[in-house]
Amino acid sequence: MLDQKLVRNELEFVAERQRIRNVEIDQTRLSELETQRKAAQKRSEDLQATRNSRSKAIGQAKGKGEDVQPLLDEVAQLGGQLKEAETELNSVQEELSSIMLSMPNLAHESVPPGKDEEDNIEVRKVGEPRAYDFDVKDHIDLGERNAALDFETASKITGSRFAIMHGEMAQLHRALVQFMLDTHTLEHGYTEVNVPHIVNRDSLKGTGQLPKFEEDLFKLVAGEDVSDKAKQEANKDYYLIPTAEVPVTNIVRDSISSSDELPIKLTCHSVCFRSEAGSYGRDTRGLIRQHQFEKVEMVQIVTPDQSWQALEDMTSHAENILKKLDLPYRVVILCGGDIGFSAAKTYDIEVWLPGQDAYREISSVSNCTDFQARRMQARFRSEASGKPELVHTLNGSGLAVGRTLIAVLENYQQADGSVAVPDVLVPYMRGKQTILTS
RNA sequence: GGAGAGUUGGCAGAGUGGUCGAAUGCGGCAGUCUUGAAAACUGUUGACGGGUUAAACCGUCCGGGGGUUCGAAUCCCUCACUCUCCGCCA
Repeated sequence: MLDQKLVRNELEFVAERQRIRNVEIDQTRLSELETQRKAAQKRSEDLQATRNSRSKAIGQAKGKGEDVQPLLDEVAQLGGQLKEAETELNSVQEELSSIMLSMPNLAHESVPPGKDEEDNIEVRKVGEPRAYDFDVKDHIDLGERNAALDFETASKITGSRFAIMHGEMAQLHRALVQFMLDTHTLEHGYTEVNVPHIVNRDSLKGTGQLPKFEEDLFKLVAGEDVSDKAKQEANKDYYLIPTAEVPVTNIVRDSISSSDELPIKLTCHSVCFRSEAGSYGRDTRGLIRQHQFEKVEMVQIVTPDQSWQALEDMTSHAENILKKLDLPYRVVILCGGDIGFSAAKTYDIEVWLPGQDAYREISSVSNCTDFQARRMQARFRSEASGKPELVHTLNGSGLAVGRTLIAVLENYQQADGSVAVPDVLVPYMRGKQTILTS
């Protein structure tokens, strides 16, 4: 959520900045609502002040044993007026807050304008795609051996966009997870956490998935009645996490850290669940786009002055995994039209996939500045002012495990259809140097 | 699943209808003392919104939502969570 004061006082500036994302702000409606809000709030607060002072007078009069009936008559019609004023205020504030909750973060000055991924700008390219003296296969073909990747059986068990990894494939997948976690904890200074894969509405609201992107999520229906209104008000609705960013970042929701606790650097392996609504027909084959996939996530909670450096650091941490795996990749900065809702700036890392003859996203690293922090009320006590201030939150994949698996398979494939194990993974594979040999 | 007890400021913890945003302690901050530090002592210290050059001032907040009342941390309803005991269970 943006700072209401900023939207109120610098509406033109905010609208201009949102145009970088191709988002149009209804300035007229917003300033209208703001005027109404001010008037309604004033009226309601004045009435409350009257009520408070009158009630206090009644208390005092009673204490002295005086007759309070005249005072009671005086406030007789106050209740109705107050209720009316509050109803009006509530309705204005509800509309305002729904607009505010649906408004994306302000893009950083360095974010280029643009419509979609075509307009993203390459920052650097690292490693050269290998030359192969045989016809390259994609990961689906490579995984056919020993049914190492089995999509048919998965669709029988569940449905489309699920996969079974079998034998060496499952082992390699697990090796990648261990390797990534070890690298982040031992070399990059992160602490490993393990978190719930089911979260409530408040958490999803905190990181920005709700209220706007409900259709991307899997919502759980418990055995009992979930339409219970009281339970919904208690935010008891449960959802499967679309990314570990949600539970991990929400660790600091509604809390005030002391400044020496920052930065908080956490890494987390989790399963992620996405409904992929709206992506029918895209990447329907293979592991690229699944309803369920695994990811190692990095999250940092930092003071505002550190967040832009942290974004660069986190990007390099994700890149380091690819470097160690010796996979060719490039880093792009997302343009305004492609950047996520909560992010002020995002770097995508795209790995080279010989089977697709293309670079494909394998990590996305974002600085969400104070956008999520404001929704979550995640604060730290500033040493300078002694007052609570909003933290900055960042998250990034380090990396998407399934896609990394694809990249290893396709980049390390050999003429006979087997796949060499990258050196750094050999210890995690119990010394095995080649898989899918027959 | 059953029974009971709880949820209060950064933390701990009082407070059962009327100057209670809330005692007290810890922590934090400032000062006294000290070469310096510690200890001791003194003072100060909630968040959010509105308002002001700055203050003053006004409003809201005692787990969430609703209700009773002129007035609610305090009474009622409801939901969530925590703890203890019983049952079940990986």
